[in-house]
Amino acid sequence: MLHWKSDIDATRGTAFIALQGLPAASPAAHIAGLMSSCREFARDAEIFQQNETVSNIYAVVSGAVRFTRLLRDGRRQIGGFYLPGDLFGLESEERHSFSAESIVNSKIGITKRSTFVQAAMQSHTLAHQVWMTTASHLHRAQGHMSVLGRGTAQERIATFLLDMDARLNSLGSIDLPMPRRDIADYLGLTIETVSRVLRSLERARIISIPDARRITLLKRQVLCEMEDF
Amino acid sequence: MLHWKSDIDATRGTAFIALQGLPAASPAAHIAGLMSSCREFARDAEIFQQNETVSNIYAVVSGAVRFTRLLRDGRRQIGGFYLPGDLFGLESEERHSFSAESIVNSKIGITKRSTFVQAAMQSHTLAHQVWMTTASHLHRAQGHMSVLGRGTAQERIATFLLDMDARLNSLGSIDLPMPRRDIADYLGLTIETVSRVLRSLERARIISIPDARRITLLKRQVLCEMEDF
DNA sequence: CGATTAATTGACAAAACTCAATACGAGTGG
DNA sequence: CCACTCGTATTGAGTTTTGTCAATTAATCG
Repeated sequence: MLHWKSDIDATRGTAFIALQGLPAASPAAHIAGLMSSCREFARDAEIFQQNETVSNIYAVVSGAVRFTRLLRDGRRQIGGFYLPGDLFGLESEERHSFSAESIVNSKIGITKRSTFVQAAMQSHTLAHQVWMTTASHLHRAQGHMSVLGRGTAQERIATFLLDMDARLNSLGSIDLPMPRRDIADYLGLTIETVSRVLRSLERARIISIPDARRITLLKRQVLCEMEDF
Repeated sequence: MLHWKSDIDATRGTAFIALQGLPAASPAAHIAGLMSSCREFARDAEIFQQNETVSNIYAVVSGAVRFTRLLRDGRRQIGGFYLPGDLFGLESEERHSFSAESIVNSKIGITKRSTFVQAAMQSHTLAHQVWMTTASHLHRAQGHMSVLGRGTAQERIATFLLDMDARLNSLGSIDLPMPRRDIADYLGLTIETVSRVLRSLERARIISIPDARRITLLKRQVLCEMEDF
């Protein structure tokens, strides 16, 4: 079993080759041919920063990325997580409004934005996929808005666990790449509340937490019923 | 002064003509030539419904639209408001995940999705604008996520007022098209909290509320400092 | 003008936050 | 292999904010 903390892999190569491992259905796979380079980012390394000029498009090959915004008083909101197969950094604005940071050691495919735009001018298919990618990010953001605006702590955690399970293909045994602090900042809660809700779900035998980073879904159905949409 | 409650206008015509009144800089203006028809929707009328098949693209000519999602237990989350010049309904999914409802009597330009997709295949400029529109919706959604996840009631209200003032070009004298219930469901608060925060801002002489639907910004600077990003 | 809906206000309850203490776990050096 | 340390997570006690419920006032519509 591959663990986040040990996923440093000496293998290198072009992003194209690296991206072959991506799920075939993901937009990233179609766009893979354009990825000109592949870099490794260490745990907590910055991929791009809030306010920085948008100049590249990225694809997660392995690892995990958090998309964060720092507020004036030091509070932090995480806009989302990017997992293997996900594209990110594809913004229409001149500057990034969020930072992207590698949560664990990650391999990230990179293409120049200009190359991308050029290619999209040539290919309707690619242009359509660019739009689809942005639209799916929008769809995800809208779903998250509902969770943040109208969910109790328990509903937020339930939604988060089900989402992670689905996206990591973990079949009920989730190996979380991120610490509690990230989960809290993503769900608009404190780490204490995250911890308490997880423990209460464990006591109710709905999940089990053999290790802080590993969560097993014992009664998925109950979690689904907690989701509010 | 035009009021939301009295903006019923007997004038009809093609959307193209109607859309001439839009701000020239808005994407809607560029896309205006495609709008094949223009319909009026009464207060609270449904433009499209959650789960309905996506079949049209819409542009607000006059009035205001709320973008809402109904949750299982009857709670409601408003994803955003569309104001004159805004495009909406441009989704990549097969079905709408939110409903769109006219808040006041509104004129809405409508184009078939298929017509739109065809035209975007012919024109890179149009395709680019479609992407830009979705990207700007994403940008707005991400901003709203920060507000919902990390803002106090006061910060949420301050952000809302400044946003509405800017988008309605009201220069500090905002004529809100929506009732408190909509503001509450947009900000993830209750109507009572919205009411209390507004009154406390009024008592602090930061705003004045001559009428529930009209809010004047007395000290914009103070509101800006309340925003968290 | 009366009926109906929308908004405000108050008293109280509940959910989540804060602060502080404790426990756990991975990595380090003896 | 065992302490030791440091960062992360958990747990507890008490506070704060916001939500709930109920009553009142204000606005809108016929």
